[in-house]
Amino acid sequence: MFQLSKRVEYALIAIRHIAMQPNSRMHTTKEIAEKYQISYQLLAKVMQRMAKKGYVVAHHGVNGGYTIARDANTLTISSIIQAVEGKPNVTIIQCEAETPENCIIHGTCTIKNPLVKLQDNINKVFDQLTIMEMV
Amino acid sequence: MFQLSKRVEYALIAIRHIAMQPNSRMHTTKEIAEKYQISYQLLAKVMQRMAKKGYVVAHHGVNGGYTIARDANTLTISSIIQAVEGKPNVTIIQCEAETPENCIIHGTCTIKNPLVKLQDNINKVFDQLTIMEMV
DNA sequence: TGAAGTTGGACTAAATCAGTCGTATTTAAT
DNA sequence: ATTAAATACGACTGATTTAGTCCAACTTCA
Repeated sequence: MFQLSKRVEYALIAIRHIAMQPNSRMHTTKEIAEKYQISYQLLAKVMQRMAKKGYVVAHHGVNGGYTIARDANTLTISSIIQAVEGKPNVTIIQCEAETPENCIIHGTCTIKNPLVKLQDNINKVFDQLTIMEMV
Repeated sequence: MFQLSKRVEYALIAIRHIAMQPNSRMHTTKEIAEKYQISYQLLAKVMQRMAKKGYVVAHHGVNGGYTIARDANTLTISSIIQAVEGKPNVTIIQCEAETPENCIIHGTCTIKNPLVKLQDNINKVFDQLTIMEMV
């Protein structure tokens, strides 16, 4: 519970790796997967999602790979999670993740308000840590 | 991802319910389950775990039920999660939850240090919110 | 003795997650 | 043109986790 998924871990490892190297150097999925001994296929998907969000730029074909697309200062852990998980945010409570009506105890729920505050505080934590601070 | 389990939700609802009522009033699992329309069996297990941790006191037999055992000010969300999940804490990174050697990328992992800091900040958030603040 | 409680282990079904496979597409080098 | 190296992406499998159920015990009061 409350553990980062492998997808997010791999995304952080990869984007940190790319962000650390001198500008515009190209990095392939294969290179990163081998260096950190992680699943090539899974990392490939993760990279695709980050490319789709515009956090990295994909260069197809021979000598292709990925380069970083944005200032590492503007890339937060929040953004990465959102990109690879596809969900709007880190949502600790069901009724905020989906529509309130989907929550089985909607109507009798007495803990929503305090948990929304908790949620806000957690969001802050994830919004504050940038990739820049990880290199 | 990063959603509270139903166990934790039910625990919070129940302990808040108990904490709200005048002192020493007894509350049965059945009463709480019916009031909030949640699974009796699941709530029963959750209550057992909280009783084992000493957060509530179980009174067996007829006219039994649970009473609160501690000042609601000293009961944090952290404690509740720990009680019902059985894990030492909210651990976002695998290598902190288990032994580092269990992590497949232990040795090549470059994101551990920043994530440990993230972990600390999250812990603070969960340690700060008490049941008292929920009533 | 029976009813109303808690205790707790075993089990099932559904959902999520990690990882794999196969195929298509793009592009640079030859 | 062809080939090799790279990304893109949907479908699938197996393992794990989670929610919830079932059932049999134990405890206590009236």
